[in-house]
Amino acid sequence: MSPDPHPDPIPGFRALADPTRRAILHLLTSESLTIAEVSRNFDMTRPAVKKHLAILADADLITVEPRGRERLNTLNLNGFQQVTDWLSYFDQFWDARLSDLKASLEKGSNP
Amino acid sequence: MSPDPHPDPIPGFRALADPTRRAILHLLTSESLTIAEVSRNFDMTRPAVKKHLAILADADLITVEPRGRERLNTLNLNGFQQVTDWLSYFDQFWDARLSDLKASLEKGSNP
DNA sequence: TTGACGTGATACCTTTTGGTATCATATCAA
DNA sequence: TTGATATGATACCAAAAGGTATCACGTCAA
Repeated sequence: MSPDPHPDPIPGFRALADPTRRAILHLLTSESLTIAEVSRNFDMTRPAVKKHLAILADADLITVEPRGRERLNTLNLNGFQQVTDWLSYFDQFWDARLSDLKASLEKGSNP
Repeated sequence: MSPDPHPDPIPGFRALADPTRRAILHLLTSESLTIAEVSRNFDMTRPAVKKHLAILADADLITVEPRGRERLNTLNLNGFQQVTDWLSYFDQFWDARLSDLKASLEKGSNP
């Protein structure tokens, strides 16, 4: 019984792949919102929004805190760390590219 | 005939959502590779890898340059820009969180 | 206690995604 | 020229993703 032999080690990327979920994260920067409140901002049903929130929570991009009969969804920056860490590996190649550009300019050739 | 009324303005996120594609990008940091060469690094068929490369190219994460009968795939940092730009918006909230933590520590409460 | 409301949880549907198999085409080398 | 090789292009398939409809449950307020 092993239905998921190779889960993505960085679930944040899949969570960020959907424009709706990115919009939700933007929404939650100004304030924490309940599921119903988030839903009012989008042209889709509440269950659909709840699914998006579940994926964001799984990726540690938000936290969900029970609040009476409501559930308050709050931006969680922890999930961003893995994503930015993976991306930061490529920073060195940016530097390399700038060096190449600089060398090209000095050499007089057209980059 | 408008089959795609709302394309994702940041295709890079969807491209990065797949672990195989992220691995391909890592591969291409050391050197440019042909489709066949990239394929040898993964346990899947060449057409499958080619699809991944097409998605990466659409997202401007790689460039493809014909080279005789081969096609040389090269890392393209331009596609990373949109992604990191979107993510950078959240930097300010990271700072805010650090401020909150600092305030909590000074106040003596447990964060 | 009784409703109304916010949410949890299914079941179901359609489209997209990730993958294979297969064949056609172009190019390089002997 | 001939054959091997690198790729293009399709057709096809199973699973996942994104969405809806629906109903049950817990909680708040009158």
